[in-house]
Amino acid sequence: MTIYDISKKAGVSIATVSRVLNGSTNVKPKTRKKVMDIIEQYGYKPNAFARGLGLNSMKTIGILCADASDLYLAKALYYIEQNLRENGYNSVLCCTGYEMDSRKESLNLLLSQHVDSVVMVGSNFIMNNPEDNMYVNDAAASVPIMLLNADYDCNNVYCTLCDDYKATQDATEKMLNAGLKNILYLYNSNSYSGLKKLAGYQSALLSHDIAVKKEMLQCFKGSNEDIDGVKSFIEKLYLKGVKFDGIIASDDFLAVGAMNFARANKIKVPNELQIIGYNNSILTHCSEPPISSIDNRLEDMCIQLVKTLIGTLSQNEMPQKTIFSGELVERGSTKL
Amino acid sequence: MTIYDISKKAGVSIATVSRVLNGSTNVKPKTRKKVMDIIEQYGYKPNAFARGLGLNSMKTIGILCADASDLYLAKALYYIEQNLRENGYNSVLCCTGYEMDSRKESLNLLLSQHVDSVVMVGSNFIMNNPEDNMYVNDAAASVPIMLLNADYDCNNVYCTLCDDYKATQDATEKMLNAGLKNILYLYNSNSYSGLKKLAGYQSALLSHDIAVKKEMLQCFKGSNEDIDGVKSFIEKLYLKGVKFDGIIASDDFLAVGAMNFARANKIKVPNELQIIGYNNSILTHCSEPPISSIDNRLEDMCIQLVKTLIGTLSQNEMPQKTIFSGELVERGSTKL
DNA sequence: ATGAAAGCGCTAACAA
DNA sequence: TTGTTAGCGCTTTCAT
Repeated sequence: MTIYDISKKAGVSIATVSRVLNGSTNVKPKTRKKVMDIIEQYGYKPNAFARGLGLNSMKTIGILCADASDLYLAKALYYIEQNLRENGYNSVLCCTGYEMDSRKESLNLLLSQHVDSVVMVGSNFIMNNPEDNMYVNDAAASVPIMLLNADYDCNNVYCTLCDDYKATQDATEKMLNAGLKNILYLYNSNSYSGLKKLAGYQSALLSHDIAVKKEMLQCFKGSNEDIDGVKSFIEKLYLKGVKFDGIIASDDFLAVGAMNFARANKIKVPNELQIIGYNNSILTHCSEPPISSIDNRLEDMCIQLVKTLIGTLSQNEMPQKTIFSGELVERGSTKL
Repeated sequence: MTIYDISKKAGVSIATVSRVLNGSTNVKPKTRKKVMDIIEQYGYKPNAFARGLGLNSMKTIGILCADASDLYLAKALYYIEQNLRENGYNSVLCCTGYEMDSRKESLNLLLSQHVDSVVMVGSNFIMNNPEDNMYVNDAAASVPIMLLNADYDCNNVYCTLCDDYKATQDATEKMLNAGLKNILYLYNSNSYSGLKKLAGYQSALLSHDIAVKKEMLQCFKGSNEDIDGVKSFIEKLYLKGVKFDGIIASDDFLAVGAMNFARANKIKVPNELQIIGYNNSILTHCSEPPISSIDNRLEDMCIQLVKTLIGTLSQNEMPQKTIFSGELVERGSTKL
């Protein structure tokens, strides 16, 4: 069923059908109705390729994301896809994994599909080495690039992020003000936002004149599903004699591992050990007590990102950077 | 940059360029190299629309899924997208939510995009009322439909699923054999697989000559993030005097709620209460003891689904139904 | 208000 | 081995 079939059946030209389809005003109401009826009757749907060919846009946004099964990224994906669709855009998903080459390849794939824009979900798309980020510049030359949770200065690149630095700094400060002396910083990623969080932690310590001890910065290298691994990781530190009365984790799953460690070693939370996670995910509700966590307002960020994207595609001047502030949600794992 | 530009610069016809692009053998190596060089030099990428127009396929699969932020569905999405891309297909994601109308609308949207096939992820796309499923039949008239975790008889519809009936039956039997008398079945969905699980539970009871009591079948109506809600839900039953020494939950988050309930009420797990979840997700590792859970081999299912899909698209005759068997992963929440 | 026709970039059948 | 050309289904001028 094509526009030709419809035009024949309705006894008009294809141009008229096209006008009806695209809501042009220059159609006699009677003609419009006649065409509409035929369209409905045959359930005709215009061919998106042909339309795309002419307009050179298929109203499609490419979404790049390292791992759609990650709790946090999956949520982001969900919000973004919803918002895009409400604005009449489709989403092509591309999970890249965490390797550089795969990221570039996926990006090229999306660009060759003539997506109208690419959204990169997650801080891991921006590295520390400027050279490694040139692929973003290249892509931005052809379509607007939207970054969620990453900060990158480049023309045609728009960033929506949470001030992880400040959020972590605040949380650390609260722990210090509550009298904690040895706060362990537990992280698992050297991504941009990972480093920001770390910096926030360090800044809080320094402003309280506390030296940052190396043994208090611990990077867990395992997978983000391996809660048992996290537990043994902390246990090893503990047995080695590292003392800590507070833990700030860069992700909730690390915090859960910390909770499990505490329980296994009969360390009372929050009396002997206070724990703060990050992302405020469902994992915070699985332990007893429930885990305090930093909420970085993912949904708000996603909504804003799509707004900026739609604005940009409509040729409006949009802000290159939108920064939200995170917020500590206090639960039973802390006493601040 | 189009195929015409390339052909001019290379001094050949567009047909030759097209042949090089599509790896046709009928090109002199020298010519091929000449064309390739120009292509590389100018970074030319063929226009996917134009290609799609001609072939009426854009090598794109539509993925329908109620909620990409659901732990289980997100994982499925991840596996499927990966496998599809390895086979040269792109994935257009469409999160439908749990409402019927939205499902149909999303499906139509995908079909109008001329996707080569639609994958429906999750049992909630098939309802009990046959009329409600006609939209699947309609869609199957134009492209092959792949169902993950659902069973539906229709031409051009291919199902990949886990035998939830048997898995739940086995788990229930194990509990009965371990001497449990009052096993609560906790669920939250009347989807196809939800009902299968329920039936498996009932069958196990019956084969042990135990009547199925209505109060032992409890449906939690809240969101799948609301672990606290689950806890209070069970607590209410408990306070009402409902006695149970085992719980089979149709999803891990329900099992976590049950664990939290038990801890709050000083009920010892597994000595006084044994708990089994479903999906074997990361949530099983968050509690102490860790939660036994039924693993329905999601990754295997997804791999198989994509295999069947690719086979079907290549005009091979493929099985309409592939059934895996689930398996109980025993952890500390049971003593079987 | 409507129709005719050009063109979007590519593939594939047919010719040479 | 290579070139020519007719579509693919739609949008959009330009006539009428």
